[in-house]
Amino acid sequence: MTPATRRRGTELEQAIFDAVFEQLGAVGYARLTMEGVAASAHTGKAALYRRWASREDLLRDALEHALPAPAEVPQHGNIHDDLLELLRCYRDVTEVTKGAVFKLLKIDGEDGYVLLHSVVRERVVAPLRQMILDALRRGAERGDVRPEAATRQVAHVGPAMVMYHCLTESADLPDEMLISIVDEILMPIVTVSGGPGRLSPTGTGPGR
Amino acid sequence: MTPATRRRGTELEQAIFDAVFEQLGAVGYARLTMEGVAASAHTGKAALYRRWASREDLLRDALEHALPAPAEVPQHGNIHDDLLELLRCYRDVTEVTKGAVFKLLKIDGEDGYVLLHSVVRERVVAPLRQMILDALRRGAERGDVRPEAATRQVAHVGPAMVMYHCLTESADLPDEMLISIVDEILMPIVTVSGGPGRLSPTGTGPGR
DNA sequence: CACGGAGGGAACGGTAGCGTCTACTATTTT
DNA sequence: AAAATAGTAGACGCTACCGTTCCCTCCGTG
Repeated sequence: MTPATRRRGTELEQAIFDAVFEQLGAVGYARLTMEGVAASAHTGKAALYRRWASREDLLRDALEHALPAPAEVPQHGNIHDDLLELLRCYRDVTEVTKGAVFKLLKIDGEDGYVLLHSVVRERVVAPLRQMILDALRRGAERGDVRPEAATRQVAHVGPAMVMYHCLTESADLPDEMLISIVDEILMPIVTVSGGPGRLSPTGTGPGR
Repeated sequence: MTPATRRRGTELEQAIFDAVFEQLGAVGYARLTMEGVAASAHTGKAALYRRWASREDLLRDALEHALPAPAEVPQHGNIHDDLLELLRCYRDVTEVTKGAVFKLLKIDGEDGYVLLHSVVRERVVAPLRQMILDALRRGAERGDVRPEAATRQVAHVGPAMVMYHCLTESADLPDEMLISIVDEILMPIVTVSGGPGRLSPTGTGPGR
């Protein structure tokens, strides 16, 4: 029995989606072409155009396909570990999409991004913010998070730091970086009292 | 005496640089072309190619020209106002370059991107970080900043929040947003004294 | 004044990529 | 088995843009 020589249906689509991210990594969004994706996927343009009317349609589907299902809010019972796990989820998303999460966020004038921008906002930015906010609120009820820190603005800090690091320093996000963000930045903001063994300030304890 | 009908030398270059940012705002980096810039500047392509070998060369010069000289570290005598002024400087830079600072940080791939990326890092990201770090260190000496907060990581928080806001919410950066970032995020991290009114800017700056 | 350099405008040949089409054929469906 | 679907490969006409060249003429300088 000879094995099939052609990929069909979802198998071919998976190869095409893989090629999208390979090309995003290799040439960036600005120079991503249908021809390049087709070549990387070892298929013809007609197979792409049979499914997608445009580059942006293809990108949107590739992105939707690559993004994981929404995660559950962690239940570690302490805010430090909850926040760390959420930032790890975020890191994983940026890695699986070859940094597309950041690069497809719209800047004025980049009209082609509109559709993609909203995908990233709805599937990445908003769910992550909501999960962080939920973790903060639960921490506030537990008593290890200051109630005033359970805000939308504070929920942005971790993701903002991750993005800034990736765009200005290195796409590499080792665990030590995530831990540093949680310890040095997030914990001083959110904790009622600094705990022992943490870098959070001890001088912010009771007495306020 | 009839006025000159042609722009020459630096006058023409200024018009070309203006056109670069106009086009960056209108069509984005991906679709920025020499023809588009020339048309926007109401000049011929030959005038561009006489000065710049490529689109990236032109962009680099336009950026270098638009970026302000490095500012001085503020001397307000309190960290709150120092940080606020530095974030305002950052906001001004993003505005004067029509968001180019962020757009160019997103570029990926080979060729000229490395050069543009490094211009933004060397002329915007690194100086701003240094100034924030200097302000934090001076605050630590003064006593209104806790010494453990005078770190590179903490110096990134403000700019990171500004960028995240621009990329995920709105390119508009009203003063209230900058104040909120300083009050709700930066002050809890950097201040030695907490207090029940920590999130309100009580007593942190004269004339507030 | 004359001269040279440069600005403005247009034309040019070339190319990458687009979107479409065709022919062949592998594979699934009937 | 035959028929239908879709994958593969290549060709095609078109467009935008590139980078260069040319011509005319403005403008600064000697």
